[in-house]
Amino acid sequence: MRIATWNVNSVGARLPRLVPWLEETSPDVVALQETKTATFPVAEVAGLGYEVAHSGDGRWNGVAILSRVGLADVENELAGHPEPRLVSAQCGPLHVHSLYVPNGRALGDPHYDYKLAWFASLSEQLASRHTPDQPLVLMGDLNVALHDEDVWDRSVFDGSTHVTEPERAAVRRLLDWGLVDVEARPGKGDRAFTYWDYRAGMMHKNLGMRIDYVLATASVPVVDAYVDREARKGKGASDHAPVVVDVDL
DNA sequence: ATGTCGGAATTGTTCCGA
Repeated sequence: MRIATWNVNSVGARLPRLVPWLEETSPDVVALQETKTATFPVAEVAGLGYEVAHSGDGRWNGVAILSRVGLADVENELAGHPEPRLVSAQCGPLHVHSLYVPNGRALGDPHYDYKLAWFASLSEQLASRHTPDQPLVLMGDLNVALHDEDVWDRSVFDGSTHVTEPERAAVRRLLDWGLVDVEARPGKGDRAFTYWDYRAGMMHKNLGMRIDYVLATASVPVVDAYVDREARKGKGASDHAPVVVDVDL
């Protein structure tokens, strides 16, 4: 079974890249983030055999799960947080969450506190509804670089979000509950970045960040994991690359 | 590093968010 996560930065704008990518990569389950629409283009992926669970209300945020191995028990609520940033479903043998964690914007910005509160609510809801002995994955854009090596130059991030101890502790709380950080094979150099800013030739210089994750319980046997850098290249690319994971379920 | 995107309203340019 092949699963993947991809922040597409608008599913409408990304359809000319998403559809061929689905055909070539052939994932069974895909978690998408930043769909940026209220109406997911269901018909365009239904032809490839995918059912869709989508939570989106307009120009910002929006998350989806595409599955061709079944889609049941869809939920999209996170207590106290109305923005569409979480959708979960049972996809065949695997329970799947697609997450788009708030960016945080800047230290001292109310959005940073909102980010930490959102993480806390996620941990609480996860623990209240699931147990770590079930096959379950959290996939998505966590907007946190868990280790200093997950950004191209840690010194650039002094005083910035994504690398602070509270943000990293929020991710470790998820891991401590019973999830493994499925680190992808490096695609270039020795680091598996998943995001490169559109500006300043960051992709070309490989100045990226690892902020998109697949977190899996121990009962999800991982066979392989890679970052699809090709999807980040060329005309009409998202600023994030997909993470693709093969599991033996 | 701040060189680009994407969406929408204040439209054929400006703004916000990332």
